[in-house]
Amino acid sequence: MAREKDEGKRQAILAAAKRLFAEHGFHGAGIADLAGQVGLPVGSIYTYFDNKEALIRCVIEEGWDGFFTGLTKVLAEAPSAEARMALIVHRVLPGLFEDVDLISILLLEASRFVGIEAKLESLTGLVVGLVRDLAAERGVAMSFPDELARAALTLFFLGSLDTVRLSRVAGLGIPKESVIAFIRLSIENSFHVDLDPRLAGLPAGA
Amino acid sequence: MAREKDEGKRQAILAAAKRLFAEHGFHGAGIADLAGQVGLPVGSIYTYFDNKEALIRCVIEEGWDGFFTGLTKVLAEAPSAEARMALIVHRVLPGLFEDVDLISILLLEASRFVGIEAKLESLTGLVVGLVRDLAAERGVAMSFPDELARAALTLFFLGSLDTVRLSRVAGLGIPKESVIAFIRLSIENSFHVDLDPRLAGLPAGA
Amino acid sequence: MAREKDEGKRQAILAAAKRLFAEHGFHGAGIADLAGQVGLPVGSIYTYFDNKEALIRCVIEEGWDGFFTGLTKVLAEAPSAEARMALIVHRVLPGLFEDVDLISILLLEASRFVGIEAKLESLTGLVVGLVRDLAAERGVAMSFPDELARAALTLFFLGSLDTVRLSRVAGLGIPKESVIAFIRLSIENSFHVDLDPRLAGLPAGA
Amino acid sequence: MAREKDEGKRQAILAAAKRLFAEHGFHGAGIADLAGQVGLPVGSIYTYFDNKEALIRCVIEEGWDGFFTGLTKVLAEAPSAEARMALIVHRVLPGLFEDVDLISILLLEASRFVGIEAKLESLTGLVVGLVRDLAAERGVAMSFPDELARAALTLFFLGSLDTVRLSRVAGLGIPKESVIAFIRLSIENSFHVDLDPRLAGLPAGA
DNA sequence: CATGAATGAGGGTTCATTCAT
DNA sequence: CATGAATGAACCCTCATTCAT
Repeated sequence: MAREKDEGKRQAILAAAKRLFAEHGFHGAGIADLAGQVGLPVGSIYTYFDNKEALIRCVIEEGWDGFFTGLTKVLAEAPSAEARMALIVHRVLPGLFEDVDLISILLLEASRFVGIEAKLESLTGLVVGLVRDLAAERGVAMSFPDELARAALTLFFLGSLDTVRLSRVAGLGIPKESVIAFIRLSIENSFHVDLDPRLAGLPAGA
Repeated sequence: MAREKDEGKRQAILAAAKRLFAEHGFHGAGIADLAGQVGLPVGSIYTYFDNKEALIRCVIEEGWDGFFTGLTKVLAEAPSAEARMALIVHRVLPGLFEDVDLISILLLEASRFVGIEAKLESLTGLVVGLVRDLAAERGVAMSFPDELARAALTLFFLGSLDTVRLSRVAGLGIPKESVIAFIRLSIENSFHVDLDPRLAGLPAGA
Repeated sequence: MAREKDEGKRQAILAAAKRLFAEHGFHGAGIADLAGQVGLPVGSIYTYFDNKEALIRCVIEEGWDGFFTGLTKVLAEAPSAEARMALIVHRVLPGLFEDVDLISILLLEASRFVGIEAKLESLTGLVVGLVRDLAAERGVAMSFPDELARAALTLFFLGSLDTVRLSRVAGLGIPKESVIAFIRLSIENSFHVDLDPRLAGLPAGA
Repeated sequence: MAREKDEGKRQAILAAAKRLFAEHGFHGAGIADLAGQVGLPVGSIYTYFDNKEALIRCVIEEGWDGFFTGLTKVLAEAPSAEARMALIVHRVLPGLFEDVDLISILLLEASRFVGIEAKLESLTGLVVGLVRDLAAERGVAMSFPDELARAALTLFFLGSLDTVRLSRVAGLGIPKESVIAFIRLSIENSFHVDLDPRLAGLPAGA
């Protein structure tokens, strides 16, 4: 047998590509640079990916899938809407906010290469459901029509991502924690709920 | 008169550049394309701008200035914080949301070419002041520390821009009006105020 | 037996190579494509052939040998010059004209990779001899000097091949049968002979 | 005004391209080589031609047009079919046979890049007409159907080109003069005519 | 000052061949 | 011996910028 396609190399390429695409954008990132960073000859990139576009598409898809499956897994394991929301606020979002490279690519490049709207729709669909569950659970009337709820969720999602992104890349002095805190507060006020970190299995002060 | 004609060309270049940068991004937009669209020889572009980067910087600066001076002008002419907020919701934001090219450039390119954080800070500074005025005017306690308020405003600003942008370029089915409506509602709920369009000098149903 | 199987692979490679070289030319045909078509790993190609050039050289040599030995065999079995000529016109040429892939390679690639002139010379030598035999047999004076005869034969050979080739690849509307008919007519007129198909062991109307 | 597109450069590029395409084939000839030979930077090639394919197409079209308009011009100026045929044999074909690069490209590359069959058809159409005129003029019956005449002419045309080409590139020892002589002889025998060089305005011994 | 051809480094991609497995 | 990933020079082409005209 010849050498087999090395999943490790594939992952290394994807990781380097994510960093470079995030930093320089799709056009600004070069295949030669990428290969150099992974310590591979240029041609090898094309052993693992058909072309530059396929590469960024893969970065986007795998990045999104990682986030989304993490989210659905988290949601499945929580007993109540309240706990699910707490997990989002204390686990899912902080995790996502850690990955500024992914955020940059999702915000700056994704819409040019994949159908980002389908992804956003499935996300807002999921969260709208959660919000309705939470409202029912807390006995709060959901006065919003769905359309407004989706606008609100999209605005919060994209806005928090962009805030986190610019905080790092542009030196905006807004810590991730403030963004999380504001989101938490908004939910707590809207649904008269206390999203205590302990609901997410974290120590009280998180 | 000669001066006049030159300024016209400069503006034509800027207008075309804005469109192209918005559509294709900085790297994707070519100087030759640009010159072609304006009906000018390539060399002439360099009579008005030192290079491509100076050109996009100018697009960004003038775009932002247009928005920001419009905003300050609007704020100056209103008698109360309530009216100022109404103007933002019913005039300033809708106007900005109309200009998706500008939005795209601000979100996708600005941070690479200009100090976007200073701009955002002066904007949030302005609006935080307005919010405090409004809270005082309405007798509402502003429990938020400034840091959280700035995070909140940045999130709302960037989130609404990104939502509007993706609604157009990615076919996300969220109308500008829903975004505006959600922002309005959020403010009204937070400050127990009614941002009637008539406060912004518009007919009631706007 | 093992040897048998190997020879089968070698032939399969040669067959696929002939098709590909004919269709795309030497540079346009890729080793990976070739391997794919034969269902062999790329490395195996190099087990049977040193490199791409050796491969096309082999295609050319075997193709030519197939034609040439077929020709000599046919000529050996005929009793008279007239019959030999009839066999060429009614069996050898039609057979060759069927193999447009071989024709394409001979015309388009052969001169770059093998000494095509030696092949053509041995062919024209053979046929010049046949022509002289035929002239003697028919009592016709061969006024041509050998040099002219060789030019004539080369022109007819290459011209008929190219006509047949272009008829297929460029949609030139000239059927093989017309080419054969013209060649037959030219010989019949020159040597006052009737190249009846039956002389070649074929039914009268062929 | 800036420098204007220099027709001299364009011609120099075409000339070098013709040489290179003839020698190495389309794929074997490189743009960098070409540019080097003309003494131009690579990019300048693309000032004059859209891409490599456009370049070879232009070589083919201009080469063919040069030959074909030369042919029609020559035909127009001759008083009789006999003289026209003499001009073809003594002027047009020798001129064409001089340009082995053009011949190589027409034979080896043309069918991949332009509709060579249309060109051949217009050529054979022209010559079939001439042949009929000559037959009428000489009182010779044209027993051939048109289809056979076209096959014959195509065979002669392509065959003579290929013979001349291989004489040079493969060292086949057949001088152009022999090819011409055979063509002349074929015509003279078929139409009982004497294609004396003086009919083409040349000295008797040509 | 206006013009657009000139420039050439750098872009993404291919592919014959090798050789670790 | 079989395999197919590895290799990297070479391919065609683009494009921001300059500068001769």
